[in-house]
Amino acid sequence: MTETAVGSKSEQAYAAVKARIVDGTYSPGYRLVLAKIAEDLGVSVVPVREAIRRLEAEGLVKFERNVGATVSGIDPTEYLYTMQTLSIIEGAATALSAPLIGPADIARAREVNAEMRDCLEHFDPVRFTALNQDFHSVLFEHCPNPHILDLVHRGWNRLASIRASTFRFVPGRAHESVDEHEALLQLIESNADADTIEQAARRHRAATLDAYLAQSNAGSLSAH
Amino acid sequence: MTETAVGSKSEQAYAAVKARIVDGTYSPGYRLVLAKIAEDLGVSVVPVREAIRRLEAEGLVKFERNVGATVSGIDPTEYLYTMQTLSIIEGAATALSAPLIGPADIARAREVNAEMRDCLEHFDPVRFTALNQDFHSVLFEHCPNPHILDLVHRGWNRLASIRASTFRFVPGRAHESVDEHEALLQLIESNADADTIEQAARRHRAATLDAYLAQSNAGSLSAH
DNA sequence: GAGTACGAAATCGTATACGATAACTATGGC
DNA sequence: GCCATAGTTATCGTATACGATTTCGTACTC
Repeated sequence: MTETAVGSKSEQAYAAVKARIVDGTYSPGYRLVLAKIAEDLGVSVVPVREAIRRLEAEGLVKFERNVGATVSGIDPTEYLYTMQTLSIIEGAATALSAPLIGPADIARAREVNAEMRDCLEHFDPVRFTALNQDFHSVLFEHCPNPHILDLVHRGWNRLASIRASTFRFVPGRAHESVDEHEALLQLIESNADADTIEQAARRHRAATLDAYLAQSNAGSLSAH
Repeated sequence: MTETAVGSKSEQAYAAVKARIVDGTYSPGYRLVLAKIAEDLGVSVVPVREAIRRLEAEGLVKFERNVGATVSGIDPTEYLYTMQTLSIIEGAATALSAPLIGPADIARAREVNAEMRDCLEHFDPVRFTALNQDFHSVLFEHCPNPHILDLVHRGWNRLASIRASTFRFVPGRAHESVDEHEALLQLIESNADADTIEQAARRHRAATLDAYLAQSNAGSLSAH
């Protein structure tokens, strides 16, 4: 998974800025000054500008004319939008992948899920989150539609960016989550029909959103 | 709907190239030469490059290092991917919009649908397609989640680009389509539950895809 | 005649430079 | 002391220039 080929400086800048947004180095609201980033990366501003505009099209960055770029997603509403969208996309991606998921994949997912349970016992939310991504990656990586897969990845990136700054771990929800993971695996193993799997996967994420809403009282999607 | 503000030259280039792709001036496979486009638009290559990279992130353009950009979507498989993705996004968008659609919207949609019937009698597939977009726009424009709405628009753009070059009108499917439109409106009017509306909207597009597949024998999504 | 090597042309990729715009700061009036 | 205004600074936006890479055409060899 290591990106050996550096590619053009434009792509280098794209990858670098994206990575910094996803890992939280640049938090939501962070002001992205072109000249500064260019200097940091040892390139000129042109490729950086290009990279930022690409990230804007992916939703990770907000761009304002003659003002500059900021990392998007600082607004709790954005989180709701992202989670809702991801719930839909993920549900579909999981359902489409299901027929292509083999016993080896299931075993790997169970392994990851077991590690997640360990994280709950030793209270390691950071690792838990990382493993959670691994778990779902196993489910998604066989998705036959690359467009949908791409949308899932974008959603995860936005989520990672938001979480890196406003992370809140809800232990109760986390326990539910690993149980739902196992239920999902059993549905897939038993060749359940696509709709059932889709609904289960969708509710899995929607429940996380609900837990967040219940905790933060951040408002609801319908009241806007 | 006229874009009065020209904005920066970068955005001008973005809008111009996008429009040309969507309306078919630049068909799928068309080679986008930066210098040529820059000259056409009376700007330098830098903003054009930026615009192209943004369009790439939206999926309208394919970019290859040191080679150049081409309009994407020439492959029938791409059409399948796009339709499948759109079916999912549209279904969700329609379901989310439904509670916010008022009698005036319904009336407007019925008006458009009536015109679509006229187009079938006088065999005007081009206008039929344009009205079809209008019809669905009425259903989508109230979608409370801007991310989802954005994905719908992107899907329609890609579709328009593909259709502009490989359009095939299937009269039988078109008749079904207007009937399904009316059925959709009735579901919305009767405050049907979200799942029902979502499934109906999704099947509406999926049926169009099936009709295409049946006619062209272009293969299936599962065989890849 | 087919394949290969070389050279020319086209095109991309990025640095630099400079004008344009917005944000900030300080000064003066009330 | 507060607001308005002018000047300054920081940053963006784009044109131009030039090096790097690919592609295409041509000549040469087998």
